[in-house]
Amino acid sequence: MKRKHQSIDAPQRVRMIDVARAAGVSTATVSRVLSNAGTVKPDLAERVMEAVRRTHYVPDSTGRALRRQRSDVWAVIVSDIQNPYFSRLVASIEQIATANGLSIVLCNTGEDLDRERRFIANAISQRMCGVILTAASEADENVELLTRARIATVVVDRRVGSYEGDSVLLNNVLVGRLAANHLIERGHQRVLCLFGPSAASTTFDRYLGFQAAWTEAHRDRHGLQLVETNIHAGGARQATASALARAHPPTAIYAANAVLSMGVYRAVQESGRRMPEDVSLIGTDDADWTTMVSPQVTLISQPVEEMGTRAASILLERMEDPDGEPHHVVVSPSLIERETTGATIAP
Amino acid sequence: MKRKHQSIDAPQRVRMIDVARAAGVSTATVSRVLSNAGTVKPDLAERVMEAVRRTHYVPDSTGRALRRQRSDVWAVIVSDIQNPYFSRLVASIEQIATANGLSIVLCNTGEDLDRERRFIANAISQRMCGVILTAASEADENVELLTRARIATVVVDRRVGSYEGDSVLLNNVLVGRLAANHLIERGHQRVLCLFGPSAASTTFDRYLGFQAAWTEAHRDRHGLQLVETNIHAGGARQATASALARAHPPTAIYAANAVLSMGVYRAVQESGRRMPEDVSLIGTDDADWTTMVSPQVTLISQPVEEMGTRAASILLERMEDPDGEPHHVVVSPSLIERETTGATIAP
DNA sequence: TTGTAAGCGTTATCAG
DNA sequence: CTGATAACGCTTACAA
Repeated sequence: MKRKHQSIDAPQRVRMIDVARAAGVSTATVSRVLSNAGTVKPDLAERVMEAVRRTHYVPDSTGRALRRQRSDVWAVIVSDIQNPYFSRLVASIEQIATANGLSIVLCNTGEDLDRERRFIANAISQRMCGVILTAASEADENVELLTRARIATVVVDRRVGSYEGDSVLLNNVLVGRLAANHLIERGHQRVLCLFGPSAASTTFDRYLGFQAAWTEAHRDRHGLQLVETNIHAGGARQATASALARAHPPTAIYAANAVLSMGVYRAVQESGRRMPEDVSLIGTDDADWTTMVSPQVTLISQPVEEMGTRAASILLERMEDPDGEPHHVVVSPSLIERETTGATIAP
Repeated sequence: MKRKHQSIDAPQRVRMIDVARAAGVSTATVSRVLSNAGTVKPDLAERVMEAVRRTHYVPDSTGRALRRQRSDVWAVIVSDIQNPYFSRLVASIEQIATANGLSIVLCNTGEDLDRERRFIANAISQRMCGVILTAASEADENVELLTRARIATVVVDRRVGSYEGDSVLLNNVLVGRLAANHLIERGHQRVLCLFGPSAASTTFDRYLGFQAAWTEAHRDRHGLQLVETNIHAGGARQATASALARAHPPTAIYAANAVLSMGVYRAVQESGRRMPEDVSLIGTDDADWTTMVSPQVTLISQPVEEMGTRAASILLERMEDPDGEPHHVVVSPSLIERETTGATIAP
């Protein structure tokens, strides 16, 4: 019996030593062949490859990871995998990871800082070679852990406090500006703006951008009603309903995230108002429903796949060169004009 | 210098031996404390825990995985993470995995058998402790690999050839029956049925169920127009448009999967027909758009979260007891009646 | 160019 | 109940 502590019936796995024996070489040679060291004579290398095939050898990543002090795995930490934005992000990252022989472990924080911390501890414990993080808050203590552990990291979607490493962010100020300008151009004077919880940097920047554009256009700031609601569509629905019921209802509504957009659309439909004749709507983020409904939703769209792809590419680079200059990519949103906003309204 | 092959500036990680020294015990004792072996005297254990805290020790999973011959990771293999059905499935599995101290690596096959095989090889290579698989085809060669490697496996959503292990499936015959009976009860005689590629067991069973119910109700089989389209919504759109343009158009349409449902809905809207007055529609799978549109879509719904939860629980069990009786869970779909099907039509 | 052998950090056997 | 120690499978410095 060659190996101890092995139960009798468990089929023994083929190890590198078995391949080595089958090929009549040492494990060092097998290892060199498999990792393309290129320092092995062609005929020997071929003999090894032949033995690999004959024995159905599958390298054991756990041994490899221990020896190399890192495993070929990325952690992708997002706040809600069910949000289409994040599933598209994850899908685009996964594609690049897989193409480079890496696996990704999916971590769903649900915006919970404590879960985030545990996922990061886990990434460190498993000696993962990279992390892509959409942080649950601006607090930087969690991402600090990664920096200290010297794990290649790219922050995506949300800014993190004093973090200075690689990041791929959306120009969220521009998101707000695009929305504001579109409505301003069409003559709107009374606008309801709905934002999500302001903990996220995305929310705050959109708010900033909208307000800046409004002010620059010399619009009366009293015409702007800014509401911060919770992340559920219900809040937006209610806020919209009560705003529409007032004496001087808004002529346009801006919903600063995907969930809010659904709530607002529903509320407007329920109120019996027509879009865009009675009230205009600008939403945020592509989603199936925005083109299935009638009228289709005018919205601000993010280049999600691009963000995922850029983040993954940067992470690959960073793994090669841990101490290079950090990349700070900022991508731009775009306005997709459809049917919930229309012609210029009377002043 | 205690450790070789270590670059000068890389901060040394705290190992178990460091904790052991800090607590004045052996690594064996530290290990026992951390794995709750319970065979350590309380005061000693407390001393160890104190040392763990003081040194900020984080166990190294790679060493652990090598020694234990398995890592605390599940692979979840799905065909399309962007499909809400799968993101919900993954989310529910992830929840249970995380609660049990396990990570999940996400594998996106895009229905590609070769990618599936590579993901499975990777699961074996990484000595993952479990796999949840929504197979890309009925062919069983890939899942065979898992069985041979003695990795706990649960097959979800689609049947796999001769596989006899644990599975969590939807009663897809019932899916077809529910749809058919709903339409039959309302007096429909001419129905257009759209199915996806028949490679998937889900498609075929739905087809079987629909047809069985139709026959049992003694409906003329010529009233049934069965069309198999590709997975893209475009195909469904076209098939619907041409069917509606005929002399005797169908009075109802059944779309057997989520993508098809979108295509059909669009095509009906474009044709100017009203639902349900001119034509009824039964779709498949919950999705945001189905309740955002007007009229809202009557559809067959799957208990996705239940499927994920059951699969994960079974996998946990199987890890404990590799040779127990396989579980074969079959969950039932339900009809959600909304607005695209209506009152009985004249015969 | 190839082989030898020393670890990587952990767990589990065995002896005390 | 605790400690010493031998693996786990792989990579790589060093020797030949």
